[in-house]
Amino acid sequence: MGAVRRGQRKIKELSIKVIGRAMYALPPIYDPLKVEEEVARFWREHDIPRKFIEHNKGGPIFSFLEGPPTVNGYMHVGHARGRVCKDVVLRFRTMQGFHVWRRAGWDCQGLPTELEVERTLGIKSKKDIEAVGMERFVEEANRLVDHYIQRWRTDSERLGLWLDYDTAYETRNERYMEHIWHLLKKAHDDGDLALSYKVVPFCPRCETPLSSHEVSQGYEEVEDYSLYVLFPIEQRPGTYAVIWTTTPWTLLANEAIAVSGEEGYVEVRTGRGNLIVAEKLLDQVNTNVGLGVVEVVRRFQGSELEGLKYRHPFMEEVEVHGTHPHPAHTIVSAEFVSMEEGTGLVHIAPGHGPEDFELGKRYGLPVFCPIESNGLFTEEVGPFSGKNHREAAGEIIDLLSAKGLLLHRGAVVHNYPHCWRCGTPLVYLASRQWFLRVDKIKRLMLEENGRVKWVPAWAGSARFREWLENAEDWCISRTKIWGTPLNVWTCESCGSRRVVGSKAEIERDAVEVPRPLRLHRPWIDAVVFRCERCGGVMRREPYVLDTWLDSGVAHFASVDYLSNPNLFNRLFPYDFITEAIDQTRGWFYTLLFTSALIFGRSPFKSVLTQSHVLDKEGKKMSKSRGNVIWATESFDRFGVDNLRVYLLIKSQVWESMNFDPEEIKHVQSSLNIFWNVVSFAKTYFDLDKYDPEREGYDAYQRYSEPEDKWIVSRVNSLIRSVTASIDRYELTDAVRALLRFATDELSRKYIRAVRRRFWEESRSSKKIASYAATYYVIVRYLAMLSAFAPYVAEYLYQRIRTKSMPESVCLLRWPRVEEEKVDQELEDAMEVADDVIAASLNARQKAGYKLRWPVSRVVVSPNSPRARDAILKLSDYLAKMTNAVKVEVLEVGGSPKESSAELEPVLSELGPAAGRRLHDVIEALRVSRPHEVLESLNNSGEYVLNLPDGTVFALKAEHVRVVERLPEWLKSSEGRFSTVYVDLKADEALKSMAFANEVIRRVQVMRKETNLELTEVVDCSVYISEPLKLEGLRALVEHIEEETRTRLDLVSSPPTADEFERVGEWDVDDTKLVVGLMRRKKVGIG
RNA sequence: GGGCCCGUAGCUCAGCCUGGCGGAGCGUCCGGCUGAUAACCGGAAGGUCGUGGGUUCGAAUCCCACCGGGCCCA
Repeated sequence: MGAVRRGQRKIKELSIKVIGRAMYALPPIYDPLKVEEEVARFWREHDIPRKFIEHNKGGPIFSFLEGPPTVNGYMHVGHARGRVCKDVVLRFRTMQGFHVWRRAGWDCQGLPTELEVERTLGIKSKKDIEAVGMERFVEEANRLVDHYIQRWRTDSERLGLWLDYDTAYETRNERYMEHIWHLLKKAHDDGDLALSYKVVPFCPRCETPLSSHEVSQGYEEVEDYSLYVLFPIEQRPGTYAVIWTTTPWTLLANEAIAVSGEEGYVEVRTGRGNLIVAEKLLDQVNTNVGLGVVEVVRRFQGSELEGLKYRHPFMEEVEVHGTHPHPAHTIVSAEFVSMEEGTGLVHIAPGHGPEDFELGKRYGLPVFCPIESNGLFTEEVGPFSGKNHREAAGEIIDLLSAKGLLLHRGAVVHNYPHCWRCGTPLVYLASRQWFLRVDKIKRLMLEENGRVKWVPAWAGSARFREWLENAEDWCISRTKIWGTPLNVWTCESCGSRRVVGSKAEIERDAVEVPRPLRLHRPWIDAVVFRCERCGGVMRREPYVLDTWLDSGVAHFASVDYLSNPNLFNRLFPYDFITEAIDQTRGWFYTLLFTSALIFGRSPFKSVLTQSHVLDKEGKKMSKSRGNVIWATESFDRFGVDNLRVYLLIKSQVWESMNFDPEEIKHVQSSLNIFWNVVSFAKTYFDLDKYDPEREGYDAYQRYSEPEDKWIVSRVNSLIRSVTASIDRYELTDAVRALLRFATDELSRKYIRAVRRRFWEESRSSKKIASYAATYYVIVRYLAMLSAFAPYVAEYLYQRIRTKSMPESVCLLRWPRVEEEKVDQELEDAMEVADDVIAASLNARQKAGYKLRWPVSRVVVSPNSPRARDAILKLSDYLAKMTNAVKVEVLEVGGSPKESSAELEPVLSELGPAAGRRLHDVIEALRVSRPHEVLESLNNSGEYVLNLPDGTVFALKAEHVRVVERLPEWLKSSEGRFSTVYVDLKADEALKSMAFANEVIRRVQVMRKETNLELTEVVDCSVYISEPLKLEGLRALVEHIEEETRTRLDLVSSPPTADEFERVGEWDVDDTKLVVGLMRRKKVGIG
């Protein structure tokens, strides 16, 4: 492999595209999926997640309480957003040195799982369950939960959420459930557990009551009946009370009509008889119903109506009404009667409405509830018995109509509660249920809430507080199977109760215990106690508990408080929780509720509330709409890091975000820019064998240029702001600042400024100083980035870390602000300099004068002393960046000596003042001496112009505008901090330099096309058709050689393809330029 | 009916707390730079700051009312 000499045969057009060796240190484009794969393997092989979780043991504790995902269904991007919020905060605290408590948890029980079990086993009713067997049912539930936990764990781990999964708490575990028993036993002892007859919302499909926080999740806008019904007044034949209802099935259970005692009512004559309605609502009713000719017969105060008896519309069909004693079927008064809608007379069914029930209690009305929990009518309602209450609506209406009692039938769109899981409209039924009383702890909860730090503040001070103020007793009983069983046993003989606190208590005291003993149904149902009072048989109340109680005790159950009170005391109250805003009614509330009951204080100190991820159009994601974006699908499509960053950067996490897959590529391109920075830096680090340990920033600081000091200052400022943002849980601000730094400051400004230094052939101290600054910045940046985009941060970290640094980026400490390196004055000065550079580029562009062509001088006129100081301080940097031999700085507001002031008439002002003399005035102004005029305007406020017609005109300041005139070769542009003038007069030396740069550029393009190693020195022949230009280059041969890494020959005839490996030919300003390249020796290619 | 959040360029969002020339990114168009090149720079076009009042020398910003969207409650 001898040296290849000029003139030898060309080796062939060759190999350009098949070069094997990568020219750069990293793949040319950031490919998130490849990065992820490699990093995931690295983490696995080196057991990084475990080391990460454990490496601060013994440090101060930061306790996080995981809100357990319901393990039913898979993770979608909305869940993912919440989990990224958790991860960022936990990585941040870990890197800050906290020993972070981060136990994972899974919410395993409840309706959703039961519904899926029913689907899987083909169960349609309670009878089917008996046929299948409850054992089988629970076994299937457990199997499903196992499956979902597995998927949730895998997906969460891939997402990068490193919780402690091996010790995860599961709400289905017996030890966990015992904590709920413990709580209820205490509540019972304190009188907070109550059995009560109440009207509660039922889901007839699920056959279970729902708690108010469940109900609140299921309001939907639907169309319902709008019925106006006539109730015949017994004392006045032909007169009817008119009520309005949307739920005809509740009419069967009607027991009274309520009016407002204070409001006015009227009796009006119509074609349908005399009707009684509220006076305020008469017009509305008239419009909706069309009463026809109306004449007011009488007026009453509402209280006058009280006591009137009416005939129940279904007296014949529902015989039991005949037995209901007074005051049933009379008019009563209630304060909740609305004058906004309806008729002002409200149909009261104490068995079907909470308000009706309370009113009924006050008046002693019967509580008649002829609908069962499955939604079917009982035998008490004759013709309707056994029918579904909603399906029977038509028959009920027809019957009313047949009796002449249906005044009007219409439709109304309103909000009606539905089952939050299966979507069935709820029905309110009176039944016996177990409650946790809220009255004693309400004030405490409000006080404690005042101590919690909410982000954003309004979530706590407005929303949550309002919810607490309206809190009602919590109905905790459910007539289901797959849940924590209610731990209350009742004596069949005397009704005594026993609330059992633990499994051990069963083993100790129960007289019948199934083997094996399991706390779930059906096993627990077989446990029997002997009544201590009467010796009777005590059986369990057959309820299970609201699943919200399961997750709601996580504060103490998840750490097994009953076994580990010391651990609990170290963690409680928890430093941090975060979930979506809907948990105001859910988990945030149930946690506070149970903690207030048992510990008398809030279980969390700070809460970050998130909002929901909607689809591109801002619509809620739902399976039925088919617009759900699953997490794993997004991982594969966009890459985890891109997804993580996107979920945080798009909008503040407490505001809802519209998820648009198209936008994720913006994240990708930002990260790609940072990737390029590291690739670029790493390439030159390697070429020069840069040693960050011996050649650190501090050691080389004395060689550093202003831009080096600036970027180091900037990254420290960035550390300060990102740290503060995460401290405040303002994650969006943090990640925005982070990406912005990489693209705008590090890449576009700093790398641009130092590129030429990196390319220098010699290993100068100045070059090493720029390496040192770059390295300093990248390491700190990667540490912060790892909290948001851990995979790519790890990938890049592995390529620049030294042996003595931690083995994973995740194990780095969160960077500390080095205050002594923050130079605010320099940061401000750089901003001024940027503005000067932009203005100079603008001025060049006006003249079509390329940046590549050097100019003799750039003249800057600062507009403030501060700007002037900044420009003076950075004038060398400015000269470099504007490609000027020198930068001249004028006094503040000064003009270059080549400029002259001219006065231009302002016609809009001058016209009205001068009238028909305008043309003469303009001419006189044109020939005046601007300086004289300006001086006079300054001194006396006017200047007298003599006009040809012998008159004079007093010119005022507002009549003219000062315009700067510049010679052709001086171009200007105005920036924010200064006006910049670029001197385009070029002498021969400058012209030669400009041409040399054109040559350099072409040679570089050819080097690249030839795929040369970056540092490989090659022979280069340059032919230029214009002898003068060729001569001009003679003095610059060394410069060109240095910039292009060539050994250069200026030749008098064009190089040919026969002689050179590569030949390029160009036209540069009408001059022909031909370049030939030839390697000096062969390298191993192809 | 009540509470809360949002409304700023074609799109996505800052700015609002603490009043002082209406911003950025993306997209479009024109031009340039470039051994980081799927990157980058300069310029242009693009606005009733949801509407209407009020306070103020001055309002996107503070106050009131309304309109539209969303969430929650009744």
